[in-house]
Amino acid sequence: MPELPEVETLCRDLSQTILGRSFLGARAFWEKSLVLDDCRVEDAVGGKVTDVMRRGKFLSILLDNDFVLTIHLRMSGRIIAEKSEDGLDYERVRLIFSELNLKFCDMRKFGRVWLSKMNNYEKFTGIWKLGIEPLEKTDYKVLKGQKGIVKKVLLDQSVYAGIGNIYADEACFYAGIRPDTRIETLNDRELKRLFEGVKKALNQGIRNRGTSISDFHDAYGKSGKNQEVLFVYGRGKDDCLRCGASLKKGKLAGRTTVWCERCQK
DNA sequence: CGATAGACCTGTTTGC
DNA sequence: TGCAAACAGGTCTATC
Repeated sequence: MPELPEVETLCRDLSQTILGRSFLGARAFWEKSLVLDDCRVEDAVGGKVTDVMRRGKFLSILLDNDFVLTIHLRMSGRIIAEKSEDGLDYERVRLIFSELNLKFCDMRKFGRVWLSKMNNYEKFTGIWKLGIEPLEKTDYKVLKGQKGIVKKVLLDQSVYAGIGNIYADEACFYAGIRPDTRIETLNDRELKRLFEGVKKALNQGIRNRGTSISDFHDAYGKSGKNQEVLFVYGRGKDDCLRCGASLKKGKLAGRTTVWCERCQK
């Protein structure tokens, strides 16, 4: 579910709803889902939320007592923010704030919630390894000097942070570039096109409040709309919406990949 | 170095 | 119909 646009949607929702609230505690219903950086949950209790920020696919909640809660949803993670005390299906961790519960639900248990001190959270969570934010002041030149097929480079979080399988395929389609092209064979104009494709795919995802394939929800439990405007992802057996040719499906960089051989050269 | 398989998990879809 | 294999938005580690 969660790539940059989905996490950004969540980040904006949470900023609206938890800024200023006090952190009152946490409960882990699945041990591994909550990871403590040499501290106890009680150490962080009492801190007020000063900021909610996204980096790549990570979401961090900053407290004014020097602690940070960081969340990565991996494949099936969700966050639901609500006052209710009721448990939810697959709820793995509950973060309790004044007048609000953040329920981290994660069927497949790959996701994580980390608690650490401000000065170590990037190292503790792995955020330090991330590359550039593709939507911030930057340009296509980051792609110069990269090696390997385009799909692999786009999925590499240490190049651009936040692109996943859906938006990588959509970006290649918008750019008119085959995802199995070796990136070192692309000229500057093509690299620029690829980068513009990445931005277009991600910005559209954000505008649509995320892609809800089997069930992405924002913090209030509502679905996004981006699945309605995908050109290639998940359409391996269908025809190209632009030219009508049958789409091609294959495995690249270990992930199912779909593209149009006529529209993408 | 790179590409691939296996782990981590559970649920749903596909194919024989 | 039924059951097993394949697959799912991610990422880390081991192996060849």
